[in-house]
Amino acid sequence: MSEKITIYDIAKKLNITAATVSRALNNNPKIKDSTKQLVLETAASMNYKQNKLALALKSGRSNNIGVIVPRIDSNFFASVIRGIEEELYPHGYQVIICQTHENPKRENENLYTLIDAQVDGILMSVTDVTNENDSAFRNVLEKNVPLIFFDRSKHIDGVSSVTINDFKGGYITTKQLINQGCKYIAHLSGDQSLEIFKNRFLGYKQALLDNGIEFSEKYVIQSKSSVEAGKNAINILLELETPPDAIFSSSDFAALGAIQELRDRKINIPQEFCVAGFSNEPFTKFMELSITSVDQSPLEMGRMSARVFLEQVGKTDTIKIEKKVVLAPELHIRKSTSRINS
Amino acid sequence: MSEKITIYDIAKKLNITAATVSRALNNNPKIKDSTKQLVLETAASMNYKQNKLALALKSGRSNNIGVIVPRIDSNFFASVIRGIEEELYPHGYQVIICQTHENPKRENENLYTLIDAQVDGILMSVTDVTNENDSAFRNVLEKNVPLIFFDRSKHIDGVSSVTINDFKGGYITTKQLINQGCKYIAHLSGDQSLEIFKNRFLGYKQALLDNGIEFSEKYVIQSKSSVEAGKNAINILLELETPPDAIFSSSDFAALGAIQELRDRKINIPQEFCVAGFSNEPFTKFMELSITSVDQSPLEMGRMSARVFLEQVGKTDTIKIEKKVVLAPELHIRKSTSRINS
DNA sequence: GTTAACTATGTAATCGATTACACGAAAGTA
DNA sequence: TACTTTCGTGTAATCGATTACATAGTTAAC
Repeated sequence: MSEKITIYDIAKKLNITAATVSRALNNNPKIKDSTKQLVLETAASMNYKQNKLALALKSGRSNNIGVIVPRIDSNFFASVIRGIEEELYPHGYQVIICQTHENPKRENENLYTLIDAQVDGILMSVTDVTNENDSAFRNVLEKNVPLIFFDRSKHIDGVSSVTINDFKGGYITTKQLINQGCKYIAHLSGDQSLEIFKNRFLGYKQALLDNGIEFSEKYVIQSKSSVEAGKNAINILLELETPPDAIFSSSDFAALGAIQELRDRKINIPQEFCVAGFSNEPFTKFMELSITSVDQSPLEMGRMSARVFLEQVGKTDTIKIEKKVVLAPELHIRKSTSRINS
Repeated sequence: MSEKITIYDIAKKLNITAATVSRALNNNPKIKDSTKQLVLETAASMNYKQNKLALALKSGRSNNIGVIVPRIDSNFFASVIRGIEEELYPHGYQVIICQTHENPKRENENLYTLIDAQVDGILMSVTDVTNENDSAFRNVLEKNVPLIFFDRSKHIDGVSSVTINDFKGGYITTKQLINQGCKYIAHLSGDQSLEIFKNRFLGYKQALLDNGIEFSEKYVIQSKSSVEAGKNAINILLELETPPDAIFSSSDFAALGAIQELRDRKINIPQEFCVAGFSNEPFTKFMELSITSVDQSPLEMGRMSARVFLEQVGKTDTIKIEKKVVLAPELHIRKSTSRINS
C-alpha cells in the first residue's frame, strides 16, 4: 500500500524542516555534511521518490517533450522517434507521442493538448499546411515553447527545422533513371502543398531539364502513400498515348503497388520499366526484386531534431534562434532500376 | 510574449476570487449562471489555458501513461503503440514512450522514471525475466499504479496481461509445415525465459508429437531476432547428419535470413525447404517469395491493453483485478510454405 | 417577526517541492 | 569585550488549481 513519501515525512522523522531535507537532497553546500548524510540515508530507507509533478509545477518545466507525427506505425516515423528518444533520454526528458492520422483538426488538438500539458518543447512533422490553423502554431510560439519541424516542414518565423534535401533526392533518383536509359519518366507525388513533395518534384523536373528530356504534366500524378495508389497510378499512366518507361515515386508503398501492377501486366522490371521509391522502408531491401529508394536517415533526423531542441530550450530570454538543418539524401540503387548490372 | 494566464488573473480582472473562477470553469451548480457566463467569456478573451501540472499535483493524476517496449522501430511494437494511443486519446491520456533496447537495466530505469513522473499506468512488453529486478515491478504495484503486460508477459500477482496464444501460434504453424509434407522441422526460438518463446516452442513440440514426428533437441536453435541470426542458424542446421527440410522461426527477420541463406545455397523454397516466421511483419507479405507468418494483431493488442488499463485505473481501493486477455493468433499462409498451391 | 433553509461567494488549506529571507549560534577580529 | 562573519537551519511564500468550511444575503416558513 505504501503511501507516498514526501520530504515532510522525512523531516518529521528527523525533527528538522522540509526545507532542510530539500536542500540536503539537492546537495546544497550550506547544509552540514552530517545532516546530508542523515537525510540521504533516511530518504533511502523510507524509499522516498521525488514528486516530479510538484517540481514541474514549481519550476515551470515538465521535462516532457511532445512529438507529433502523422502515424507511428511507419518505419520512417518510428525510426525518427527512436532517434529522438535516444538522444533525449540521457538528458532526462520523456517523449510524449501524438498521432494526427493526416487530420489537420487532430494536429491542432495535439498542439493545444501538448501546450496544456506544459511540455518543454514540441518536435513534429506537419500534416497540414493551410494557414487556417496557424493560430495553433502561434500559440506554441507565444508560450515560448521551442518548436522544431522534422521532415515535413513549414515556413514559420522562429521555427527550426531538420529535413533532408528533398530536391536533391528527387534529382539524383531521376538522374539514375535517366542513366539507365529511361526516356519517359513519370512521377508519383504527394500533396504538393507539403514542401517535401514539392521539392522532390522540382528535383525531378530539374533533372529532366538538365538532361534534355521534355517535362510533361501528364507524367505527374498526385497520390496517397499506399500500395493501392501505386496500382492506380500505373493504370492511368499506361493508358497514355506515350506510356512512361519509368516511375520515380515519392512513396515506397506506391512504388511497391506500381511494381505489383506492372508484374500483373507481365511487364519486365527493370528491363522494360524502372521503378524507384522514396524513404528506404525496410521491405524495399528485402524484396527479391529489391526497390531503389532514397534513404532519409530517419534515426539521424530524430537525433538532430532533439539536439536542436536541446540547444534552444531555456534560451527563450534571447532572440529566437531559427536553425535549418538539411541532411543529405542517400540513394540506394537496387534491382528495380538496375538494367546494367542486373 | 504572452505571460501565462491563471485563474488568479481572471479573478483579479473580475473582482472575484480564484475559487469562484475555478468553480465557474468547472460548471459547479452553485455558481450563478451570469457569473459563469462572465468567467467563461473573460477566460476565453484572455486566452486562458488550464495548467495541467497544477491539476495533476492536486489530484495526484497526471493523465499520462507510460509505455515501455524493447524498441519502437519494429512494425509490431509501433502498431501496438498506435493502438494504445488511439484508444486512450479520447479519454484524455497522453502516451509516454520508453525503449529498453533489450537491456534489463534500462527497463528498471524506465519503470522508476515513469513512477517518478507520476504516470497513471504502465503498459509494457517485458525485456527481462530474471527475478533480480522484481523490485522495480513491486515498486510500481506498491504505488497502486496499474501495470499491464502486452505480448511479452511475466507472472506477477496483480498484473494483467494481453497476449496472443503463442502455444497455438506455434502449433498451427508447425502443423501447416507438416501438412506440406515436411518431416524434419527445425525451430528457431528466442530467449526461452520469455514466455512467448517458450510457448511457441511448446506448441511446436506438441504439434510434432501429435503427428507422430520425433522431437529432437538438435533441431532447436536459440537465436536473436535478426537476419544474420537466421543465416547462422541455417549454416548450423545444414551441417547436421539429417538436415531439416523446414524451419518454423519465432522471428520474421530470422526467417528472412534463413531464406536468403538457403537461396545462396541454391536450395528451392518451398519445394525442398519450407520456412515460416512469426509476427507478420509487412515485408513478409511484400516479398516475391512471400513468407508464411503468424499475425499477432498488434493494433488490437494495443487497444485491448489500453481498455484493460481503463478498467483498472481509479479502482485501486478495491482488491486488485488481475485480467488475462489472450488473443487468437492468425496464420497467414504464403508462398514460403505452399508446396501444393504454389 | 423570528428562525430555518438556501444561494452565491469568500477564506484558507492542500498537493510536494523549492528558495528568498530571517535568525540564532559559533567563530573570527579588533 | 564588543562586533562582524560565517554557518546551519527555520519560516513562510510560491507554483496554479481544487475544495471543505465559513459567511453574507435572500427567500421561505410558521
